[in-house]
Amino acid sequence: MNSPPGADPPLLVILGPTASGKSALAISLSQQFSGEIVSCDSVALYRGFEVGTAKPGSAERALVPHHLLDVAEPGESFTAGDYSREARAAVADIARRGQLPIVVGGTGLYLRALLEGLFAGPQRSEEVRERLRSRAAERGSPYLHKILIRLDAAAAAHVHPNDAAKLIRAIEVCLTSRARMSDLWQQRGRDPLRGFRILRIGLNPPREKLYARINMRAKQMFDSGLVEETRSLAARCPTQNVMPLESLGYRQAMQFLKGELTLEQAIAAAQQGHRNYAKRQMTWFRSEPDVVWLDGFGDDPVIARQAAEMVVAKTARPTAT
RNA sequence: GGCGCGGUACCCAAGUGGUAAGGGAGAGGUCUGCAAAACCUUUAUGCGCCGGUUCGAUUCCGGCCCGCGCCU
Repeated sequence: MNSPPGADPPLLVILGPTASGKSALAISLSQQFSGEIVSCDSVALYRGFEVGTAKPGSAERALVPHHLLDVAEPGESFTAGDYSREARAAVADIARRGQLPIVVGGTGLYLRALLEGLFAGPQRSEEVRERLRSRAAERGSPYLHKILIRLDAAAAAHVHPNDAAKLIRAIEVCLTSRARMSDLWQQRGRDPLRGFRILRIGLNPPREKLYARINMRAKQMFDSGLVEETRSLAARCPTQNVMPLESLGYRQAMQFLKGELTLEQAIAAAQQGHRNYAKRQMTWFRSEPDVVWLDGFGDDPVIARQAAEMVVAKTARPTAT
């Protein structure tokens, strides 16, 4: 039976670039509307990655319950699919208890995986990937593109010959499912999250101010022990290929530890990386549907009040006369 | 004051007597399970200034200005 849209519980999504004040806004709204926070951050979900991710500390977590933080070990692989499943479970659980789920999103793909769902294709196959990776190393990624054209010309048209990562995934899907990826896509599509009234609030501070804040914050991370944190994480997982150690800040701290960069250079590189990342996040989020954009920082009281008004408008249950 | 080297886009930088590589930044974009990743597009009628030689000069010549180094 079709329940009227008003019957669905609300789901609040706060999205925006790094350092735009998403967390602060989320906490403020959580307190006003008895919410619980579901983090949507591909690095903060790893245990031990604290200062480099600006992860909410014990004070924040005492104020408001947080989910999807510290759910994976650094050496573990955790994908968008894993995120989608766990985040959906968390959101459903929060709503079931009558609380307001608040998704705080910086990782565009993960947010899409949660809300729109992923392509229902096969999961990763490390064997296939390993083979393709070495093939790409020998003959260049355009060679993979030629393989994909043979397997699935329609899919190949969507991927640039230099984009090894996406070529590998497309070929992997074709090989492990023994079908054309484009056909599978046509048949199955995505599996969107249902049963919620979703309100998306986007934070879009002025670019110059955002960059200034990013510079300050990236520097502060180094001042607050990012290098030490990186050193101990690297020691704890001696195996190579620890994905999150490749991420912003940690990568540069590693380069400093290996003597490839001076501390000053590492800080400058981290700042640069965060600025570039913020820009990419904005281009991703611009195409996110139905976002109500607020042109400021989430910790600005004016912005916080506007956001709160929106939540009130959206979550007000239609009165049954 | 003399000698030497250098002055190319926001930054670094290659280069040629025939109409300005590359990298970074900035901006825009792609993204269907590695996404804080990966990939793509784009940016100098202009080469310190003024003259000269030449069909043609950023490139050769002269002068000037600026920077760096050395000498007196």
